[in-house]
Amino acid sequence: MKISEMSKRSGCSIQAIRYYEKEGLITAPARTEGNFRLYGSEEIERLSFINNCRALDLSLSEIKHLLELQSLPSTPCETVNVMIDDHLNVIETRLADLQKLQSSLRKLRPRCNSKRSIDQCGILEALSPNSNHSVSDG
Amino acid sequence: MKISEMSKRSGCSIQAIRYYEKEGLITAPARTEGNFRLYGSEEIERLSFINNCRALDLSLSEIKHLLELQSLPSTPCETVNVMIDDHLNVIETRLADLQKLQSSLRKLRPRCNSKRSIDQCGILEALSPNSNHSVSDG
DNA sequence: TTAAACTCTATAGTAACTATAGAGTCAAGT
DNA sequence: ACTTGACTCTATAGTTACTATAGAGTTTAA
Ligand SMILES: [Zn+2]
Ligand SMILES: [Zn+2]
Ligand SMILES: [Zn+2]
Ligand SMILES: [Zn+2]
Repeated sequence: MKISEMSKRSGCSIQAIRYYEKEGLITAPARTEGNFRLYGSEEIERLSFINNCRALDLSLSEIKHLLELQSLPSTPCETVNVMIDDHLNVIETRLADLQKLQSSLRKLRPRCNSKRSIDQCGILEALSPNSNHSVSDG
Repeated sequence: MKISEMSKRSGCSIQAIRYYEKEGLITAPARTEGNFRLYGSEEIERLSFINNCRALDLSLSEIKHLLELQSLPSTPCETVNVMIDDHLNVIETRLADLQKLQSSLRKLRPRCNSKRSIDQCGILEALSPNSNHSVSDG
């Protein structure tokens, strides 16, 4: 199978597949005489695995680590579990930050209605320093 | 005042200030004989404004637009209000995506406890294709 | 006068790709 | 045999908003 079929079957874009190869997440496949990449059906699994991990926003370096672990089947898997815990923490921190942002924006928005001029815009006023309606205020 | 004091007063890093100048968000200031940037106290306002906008995660291009509008004081401000609405929508979309991620990760995590080997890791199994415990399931 | 602290420009790096250019390959139809 | 279209190749630039660094010059204080 050539790269475009592999792309469809694994869910990874063609460029992503080539990129993963360059980054060492998958090994370079055989080539046709014309230098086209040629994959066997085994490789679908690995690329699909990568794709699943990306869907959880695991970084390529984390995924690489997981792939390395998979080649050591009898190792204890605690590293994996810890990685997911850590990753979840990162996501939750990001989530908390975004929620603060959302809250700030929701407070900011009603400072202005649609019928003012720029120099009377309550939003711009709140964004300006020396304002007692600061963005970061409770 | 030289750049490091401006940095402290505005909350922008020195590199960020130079970057904003290069990107045209602030105009190039006067220079000393020795070629050091020299700012007056007026410029604090503009940089603080930029900093406040960045705290809301507005992009530099959005901020640039806001700064341009500020030089047209009698224009209607609806553009500003719409920008905040749009930006809030972007943030809320991102938030919803992150919440899905969080939920997936929270479901994934308890598939494995600490005492298994890699080839029996419930997390790795769920991340693998052909698994009936897929990451994207319910 | 020399050392510390500051500033300058220019450049590389960040993450994970996407998009593009320019060239070659392959299969089908005429 | 020839051409067309679809596919693939490599290499490179672009994305965002900076941070970090190198190597050089400036300023200030001891
Ligand atoms: Zn992570
Ligand atoms: Zn307004
Ligand atoms: Zn925005
Ligand atoms: Zn496990």
